[in-house]
Amino acid sequence: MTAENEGDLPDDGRSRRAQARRERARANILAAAVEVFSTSGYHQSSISDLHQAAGIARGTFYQYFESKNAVFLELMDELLVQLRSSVVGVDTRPGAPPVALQLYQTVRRILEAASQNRALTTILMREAVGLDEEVDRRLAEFYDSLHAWVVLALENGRASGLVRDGVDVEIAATCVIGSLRFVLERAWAQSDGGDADLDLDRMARAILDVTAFGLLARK
Amino acid sequence: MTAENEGDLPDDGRSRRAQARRERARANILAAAVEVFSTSGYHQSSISDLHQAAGIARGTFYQYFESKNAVFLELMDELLVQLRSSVVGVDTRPGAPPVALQLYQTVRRILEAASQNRALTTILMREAVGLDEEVDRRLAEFYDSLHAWVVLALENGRASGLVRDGVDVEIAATCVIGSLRFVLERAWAQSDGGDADLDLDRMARAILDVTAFGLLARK
Amino acid sequence: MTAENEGDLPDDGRSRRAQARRERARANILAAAVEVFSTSGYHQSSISDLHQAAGIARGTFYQYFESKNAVFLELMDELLVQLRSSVVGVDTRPGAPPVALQLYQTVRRILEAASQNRALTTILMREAVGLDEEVDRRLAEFYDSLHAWVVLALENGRASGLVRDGVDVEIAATCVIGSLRFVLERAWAQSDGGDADLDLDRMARAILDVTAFGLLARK
Amino acid sequence: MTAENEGDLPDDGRSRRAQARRERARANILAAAVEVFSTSGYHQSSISDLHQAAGIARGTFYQYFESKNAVFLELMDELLVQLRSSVVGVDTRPGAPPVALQLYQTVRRILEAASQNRALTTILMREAVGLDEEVDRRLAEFYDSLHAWVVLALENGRASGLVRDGVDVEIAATCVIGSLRFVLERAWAQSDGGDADLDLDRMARAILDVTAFGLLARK
DNA sequence: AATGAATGAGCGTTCATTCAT
DNA sequence: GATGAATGAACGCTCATTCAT
Repeated sequence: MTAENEGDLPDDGRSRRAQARRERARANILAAAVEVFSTSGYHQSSISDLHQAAGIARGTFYQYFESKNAVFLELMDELLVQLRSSVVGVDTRPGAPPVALQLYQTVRRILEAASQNRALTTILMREAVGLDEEVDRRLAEFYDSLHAWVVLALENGRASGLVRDGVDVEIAATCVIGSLRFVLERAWAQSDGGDADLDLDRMARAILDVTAFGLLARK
Repeated sequence: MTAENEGDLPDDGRSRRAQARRERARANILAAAVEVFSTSGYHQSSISDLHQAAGIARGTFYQYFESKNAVFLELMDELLVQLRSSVVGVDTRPGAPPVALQLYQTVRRILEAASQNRALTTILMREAVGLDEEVDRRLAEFYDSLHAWVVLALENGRASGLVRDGVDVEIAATCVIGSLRFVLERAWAQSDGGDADLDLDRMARAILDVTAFGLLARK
Repeated sequence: MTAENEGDLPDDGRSRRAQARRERARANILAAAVEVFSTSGYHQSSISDLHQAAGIARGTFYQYFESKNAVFLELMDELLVQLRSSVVGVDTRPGAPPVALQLYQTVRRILEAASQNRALTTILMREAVGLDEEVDRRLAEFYDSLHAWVVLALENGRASGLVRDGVDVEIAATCVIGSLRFVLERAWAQSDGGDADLDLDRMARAILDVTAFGLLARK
Repeated sequence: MTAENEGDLPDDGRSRRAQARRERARANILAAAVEVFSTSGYHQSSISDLHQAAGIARGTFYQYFESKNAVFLELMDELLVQLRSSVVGVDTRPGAPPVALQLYQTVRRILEAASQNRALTTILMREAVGLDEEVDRRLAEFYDSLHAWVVLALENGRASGLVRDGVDVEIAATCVIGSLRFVLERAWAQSDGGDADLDLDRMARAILDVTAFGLLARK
């Protein structure tokens, strides 16, 4: 009854191309939105800013997203997926790399994922909260899952004797995440355009050093 | 200091009373604003909400503040002063309380000051960033001064042998503040109305424990 | 606590004047709206048309009415009140004017009330239906009350032997109202600017003549 | 008559099929439009609603109609043709059915034609006016021709002594049409799903009864 | 002939700000 | 000083219409 049934292969190709066009148009809007949000801030950006930045008409914007918020939600989801995928379990099997190295690599991967999406991550850390229930929910979910992962890692470490006794695991996990987050936030706030890789290495090492060994000297 | 001083003596008394009235009116608006901001969120609040909550006319609002932002700036300043005053130097003179206790008390004071201004602190942590250059500047200033204080404390500790060698002081200080901030944020996000004092004690202890001794077991 | 309590009589006068101003502003908008609606038709009129015709700013319009519909509702209510008040019961007490005269006067009053609000009545007859549930409800209410009044009059007439036997009172009442309405509608549609009073007299007489005596000759 | 006739013979068959397809497509849109208009009301219906209801693409709609109004105009024309065809002259030749019966049948046919197109007739009576000059013109034309027919019938009746003397024929004709119209309107407004045929019979009889014999008792 | 993505004028509405009273 | 009516820029959003495919 539809065109596909009457036509032949070319029709299929046509709709596939149409689909691809749609994807490109969406991606274009999303990319423009990152630019706009990170330049002017989420709250200062209007839908006019978005469609102009994307080089499309006002009405076209609404063919792809129903609101500024929907755009943000999608961007956020993309980022959260990337960040989440940076976090993998610690391999404790014999022959696996040393735990310290694995942890370094995980922290490093998170920092790198964030850095590669710096504009978006900045918005996420600075403006995402309180925008919208859905945004809040997903963000809380993300932090919760991150927190749960750290808690699990600490408990495993405790079981294997790696983590010391008497640690308040819940709060310790929060400290780790809060440290990571704030270190990144400050680094970017002051960013002097230095060697970013060196910075990431330094951050990762320092965060792990502090949280692993603490600040006090041993007698 | 103001125009009122240029009048003659009778005016002085009158202007002093006027000054006091002005202060009361401002305070009234500020108090109403905290209420409104914490109920509806900063971005969702309009000047209409503010003047209505304060029980004054729309135009009257503008006689005391030039914008919603100016109100927020003032509230923020009040809070930052309180938070800053919670932080005092460590007394290392002989006979002073143990350093660990002093640090606990400082952390505790910060948490208490924040808790006593929970509504405002929440807005500060969640919505304040990106509003306005002035807000951003003062907030950055606050974090910078806090950071500088911790750095100084760590360097002093290092000098007296209390803090271990090889710590990246800059980043360590950031971790301490980030931990504190995020612990508070999560605690409030999940707040189950439990015993707040116990919570503050637990938080303060745990944060200090983690940052002081680290997470790893000693051989 | 409010200004009225601190001030004296002038305050009262001030608020009374303010009240009067408000009333004048509303009336101004309503009058402009009648003009606009009757010129361009309800559906073709936008809020822009209304505020421009009233000579006020767009935002000012919203201080008095929440929508185009609200304006229309108010206009319609005014008109319906006038039309309703044209309809009074028949006085059957001894010494009262002849029933025929009373009926003539009632029909005449309705036609006059409609004529004096011709623009509005036209909109009411032509465009009011289906705009809005509230409008529909009130209009139906009006026709229902008019219908009920005619039914009652017919039943009374029946009881006193004035109205003949075997009349389907419900439908007869509908015919009377429908006749009146359509006569008016056509008269205005063709209005050639002739003597309006003569027209009203002719209409009233003819409607009553047809409905009273019917069209057929008696044997 | 159209471009298709300029092709060669094979084209003729092709164009005839094409013509038929076109007709079917138009009919499909018209049918869907009746549905949409009667469900949501004319003013609330958008071209989007129409093309979606017709199961065609947005652009396709414009290949058949240039606007929502054009669709309505066509629907209205169909209806007016049906209504007009319900009205036939009174056969006064010897041996013809009694005039009263003929009139009953005419009124009955009108009511039936309207009932069979209830959705459309409702829109015609309630929303058609003021949409568009063309619509208004044709509607006025229809009422004019109906009116002229009644006037003619009355004048014939007058000539044959059937209609009484002294009737204001113009207004009387308007009363008849207005009665018919308003009786239908109210019947549908209150329609309780009763026996529609009985209703039509009752309406036709009552309208004729009132207009023929009037409401007053004879001495 | 059919499609549906793109368009942008225009809508209703909000709200920070001004200013006469 | 307090008021709140007036303002109009700017917003989010809709939708009739066009046009490349």
